[in-house]
Amino acid sequence: MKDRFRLPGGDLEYAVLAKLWELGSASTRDIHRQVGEPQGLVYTTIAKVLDRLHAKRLVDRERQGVSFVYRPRVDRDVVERARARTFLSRLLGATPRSAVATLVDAVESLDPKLLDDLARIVAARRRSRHGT
Amino acid sequence: MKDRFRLPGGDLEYAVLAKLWELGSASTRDIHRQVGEPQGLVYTTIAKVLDRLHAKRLVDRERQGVSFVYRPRVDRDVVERARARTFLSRLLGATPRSAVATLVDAVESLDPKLLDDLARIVAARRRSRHGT
DNA sequence: GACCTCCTACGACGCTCGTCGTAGGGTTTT
DNA sequence: AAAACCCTACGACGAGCGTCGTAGGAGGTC
Repeated sequence: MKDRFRLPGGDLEYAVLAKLWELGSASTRDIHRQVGEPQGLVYTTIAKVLDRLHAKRLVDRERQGVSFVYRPRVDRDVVERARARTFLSRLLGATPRSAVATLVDAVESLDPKLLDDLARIVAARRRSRHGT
Repeated sequence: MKDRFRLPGGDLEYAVLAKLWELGSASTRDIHRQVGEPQGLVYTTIAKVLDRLHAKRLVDRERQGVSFVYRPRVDRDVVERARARTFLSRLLGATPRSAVATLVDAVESLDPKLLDDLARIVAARRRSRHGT
C-alpha cells in the first residue's frame, strides 16, 4: 500500500518541487534564493509553498536547528508522469484523435526543434511496442 | 485591433463551449440537457458557466423572448490552439527537451493507438517544414 | 541584558472555477 | 385571476493557489 500524495497543482509549486529534485535537499532560504527571488517573491511565499508541498506529502522536512531542510519524498518520474497524464487528458478530452494534431501544432509553435525530438521519441516508442 | 477574450479556464467551461461549437447556437436549456444533465448538474450551474463564457467574450448571446440564445464568438481553432499552447508550455516548462519524452509516454498510456496518429502527424509537419 | 536577525506558524486576501440557492419577473395552464 | 412553471440575475460558498503580513520564538551581537 503505497503512500498517497497529491500532485502539485500550480506552476509555482511545481517549480519549487523541481528545484528540490535538482538540489536533493534544501532549506527554505535556498529555495527562496533560487526560485523565489528571481521572480520577486517574498520569503514567506516560498515557505508557504513548501508547506503545502509538505501537506501534499510530496516532500519530507527535517528540522535543522531552527529551520527546516526539505527533500523530495516522491520520485520525479512518478510525479512527472502523473502530471503529464493529467494535462494531457484534460487537453485531449473527449476527442483525442483530432486534438493530437492541435497538440503537435502547439509543440511546433513552442519550438520547432522539438518536432525532431518528438519524431525520434515516437519512433522509439513504437518500435518497442511492436516487440511487446 | 482584434477583440480580446480570455480562454476557458476549466473543464466545464470548455465542455460547454465545445458543445456550442458543435451546435452552432443553443439556449441555456439546450446546453443543460446535453452537457449538464448527463453530469447531474443543475440548470443554474450551466447558466452560470454560460454567463462566465460571455463575460470572457467567448460567446455572444441574444435575447429570444425570455431566454438567451448563445453562440460562439471565437473560432474553435483559435481557442484550441491557444489552449494547447497554454497547457503545453506549462507542462514542458523550463526543460522542454526531457519533458517531451514524458509527454509521449503520457500519450501512449492514454491510448497506445494515439502513437500512430502522433507519428503520422509529426511526419507530415516535419515534411511541410522542410519546404518552408 | 537589550537588541537585532532569522525562521516558522498562522492567518488573510484575491481570483478562478464548479456548484447551488433564491428572488423576481414573465408565460402558461387551469 | 390564481396557480404553476420557466428563465435570468445575483449572490454565495468551498477549494486550490499565489501572495503577503505579522506574531513570536530562538539564537547571536553589542
